[in-house]
Amino acid sequence: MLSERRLEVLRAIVQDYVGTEEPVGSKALTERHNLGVSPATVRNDMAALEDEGFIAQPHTSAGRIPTDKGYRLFVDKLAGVKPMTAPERRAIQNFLDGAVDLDDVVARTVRLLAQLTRQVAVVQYPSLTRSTVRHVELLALAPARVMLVLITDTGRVEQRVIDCPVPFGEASLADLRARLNSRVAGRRFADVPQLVQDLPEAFEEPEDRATVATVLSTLLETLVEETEERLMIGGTANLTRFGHDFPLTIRPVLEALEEQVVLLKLLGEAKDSAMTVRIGHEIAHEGLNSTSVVSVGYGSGGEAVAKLGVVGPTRMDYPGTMGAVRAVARYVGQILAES
Amino acid sequence: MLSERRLEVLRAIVQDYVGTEEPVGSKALTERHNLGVSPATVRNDMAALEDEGFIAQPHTSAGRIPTDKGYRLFVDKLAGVKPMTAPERRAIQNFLDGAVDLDDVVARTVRLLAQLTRQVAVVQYPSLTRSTVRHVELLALAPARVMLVLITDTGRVEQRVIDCPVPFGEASLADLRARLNSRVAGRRFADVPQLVQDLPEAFEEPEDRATVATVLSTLLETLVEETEERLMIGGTANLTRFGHDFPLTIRPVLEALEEQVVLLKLLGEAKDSAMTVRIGHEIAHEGLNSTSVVSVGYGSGGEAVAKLGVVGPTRMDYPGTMGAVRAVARYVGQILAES
DNA sequence: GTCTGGCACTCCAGGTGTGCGAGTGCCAGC
DNA sequence: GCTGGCACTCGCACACCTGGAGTGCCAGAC
Repeated sequence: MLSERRLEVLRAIVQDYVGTEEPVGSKALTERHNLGVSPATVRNDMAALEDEGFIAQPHTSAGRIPTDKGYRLFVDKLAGVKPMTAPERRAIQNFLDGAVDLDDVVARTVRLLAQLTRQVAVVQYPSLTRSTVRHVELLALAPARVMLVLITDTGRVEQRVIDCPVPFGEASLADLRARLNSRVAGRRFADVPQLVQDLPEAFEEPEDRATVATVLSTLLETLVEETEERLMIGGTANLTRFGHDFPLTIRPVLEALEEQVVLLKLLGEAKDSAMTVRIGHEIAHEGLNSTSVVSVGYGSGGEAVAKLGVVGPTRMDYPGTMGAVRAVARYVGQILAES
Repeated sequence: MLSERRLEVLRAIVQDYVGTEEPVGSKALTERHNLGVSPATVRNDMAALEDEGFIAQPHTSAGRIPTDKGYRLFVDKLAGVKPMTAPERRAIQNFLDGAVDLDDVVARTVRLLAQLTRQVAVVQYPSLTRSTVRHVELLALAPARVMLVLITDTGRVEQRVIDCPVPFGEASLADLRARLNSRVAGRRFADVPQLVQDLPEAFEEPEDRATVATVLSTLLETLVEETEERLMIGGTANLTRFGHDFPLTIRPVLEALEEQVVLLKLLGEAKDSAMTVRIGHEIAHEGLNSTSVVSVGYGSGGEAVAKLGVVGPTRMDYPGTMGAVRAVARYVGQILAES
């Protein structure tokens, strides 16, 4: 078990290292924080912390830097979430309030988050499976060509063009549209498949039945395809603040960011709407081994419809970052609820 | 006037420098290209080229590198566009053919272009102003709440929620929908404003007129707002291949890329659908002073609806890049025409 | 007039060497 | 259990040096 003071030393090391980006030594520590003990004592504590794996020294005669395990302890036990100041909160709200549609909300959120945290921001679009259907529209583009438009309660819109096996009358189309909407409007996307299962049987003409089946299968396909979520990324220029060693450091991170699948998986793993911090090697993907990811769910109601967060160096200001992420998520949720 | 051989020397310098990323000297030049003259002669030619400002030496005792002006001459007079090979063309087509909707087409195009050129790819979404209206849909979300959905011939969809001053009957809504579509379907977005100008007068009830006016003003607003085009960027990881000096080099480029406005302006300046190359300082934006931008318009018919291109170091393989950009634009055009 | 070989000069890149300073671990004493 | 002292380690920055690539210029050949 670590004594109270040793934890205090660890906290001081993390704070100093995050601030200066340089290994911190015993003397500098006692000068910047009044721990009430001498450097020699701190050295003993540091040796103990190193034995336990919370800190490490890059080379024999250098100061210490926190390990992933050290950051983990810091985040879990030693640091809180730093709340945003009132002016910051106002700025967030003002900035997000100007958004005109969903794309714009997401784009603004990314910019905002990148600016607040000075790191790379990631925002997932509201997922279809957790949203509810606002409306399904069918448009006749040509006698045997229909456009399917899906509109969600979060403002997301998906559309597909369908080639029908045989021409489909305007009346039948209107009929199908009405039936579809009465069944699925207001329901969750996840429930749609079973709700429309028996729709073709409601039509008498065999040709119509075939067409209806085609339309439905496209609808279901869309649901499945779009379950692969989309996301928007911004603030990559902040990566250049990392360290001065880069191309090596920055390269794999940029690559990982382009592989959106990796990020989506990462976001998906996190517990539903809870704030989650993944540190360094806790992240399975190799390119992100020297980064940390702070994420949280956001949504219009109590439930999360998607996640957002930031990617930064393990050496980041965790309390501040967590505060910004939480605040932004909260306001985005409000905006979505209003629209 | 530069003699034929001197131009040949410039071409050789550009090619070697692009290949090796190192200043090229007179001896190496004569060894790699059989110019039929000795290094001493080449030195004289190089001195002349330097006097004219086509090449420069980084330090006194180093080889020469092309200047922006040198690349310009190379692109305009000395190099053609390198056509894609048949397998490459097939790969492009296969890759793009799998796209399910407009977002997907754009996303795939970005990936493809980044991969082919190993540089940063930029694809502009088809612009609204140059597209034609496929359909306008109005949905009653609530008695006094209407959703407006705009669908273009390029597959792009825009939607807005409108709060009406007074409740609007389903019959009036259907009426408006029909009138709107009969006027604007198949027309260019740019022409919409004047086409709908007198629509409110077609309605008798004063309340309806007010509502119609509200809907129309939202419609026109959408057109204006969306004239600010959107674009998608990819392949930023390729920036790390630039040189080994970076953070300094890469930083401003990443920042410029996030400022989409800059890129949009740049793309907008280029002549309509023609292939355009901007080199180094020809680009007004400071962050992009050491990059070149190759862009071209693409579209479903003969006319360009938007642009796409790549951003890379001035030291890039121009013929190859231009070939890839042109080929991709061509196939994207085809895909859009089919959908 | 144009090209060529020779020559002296310049200057960067990379390797080596050294001194300084920060930091450590350990130990004896309070 | 804390402290001050001390010897030790080691990376970093700086200076220095040398090799090599490249240049400009000039006199001579074609």
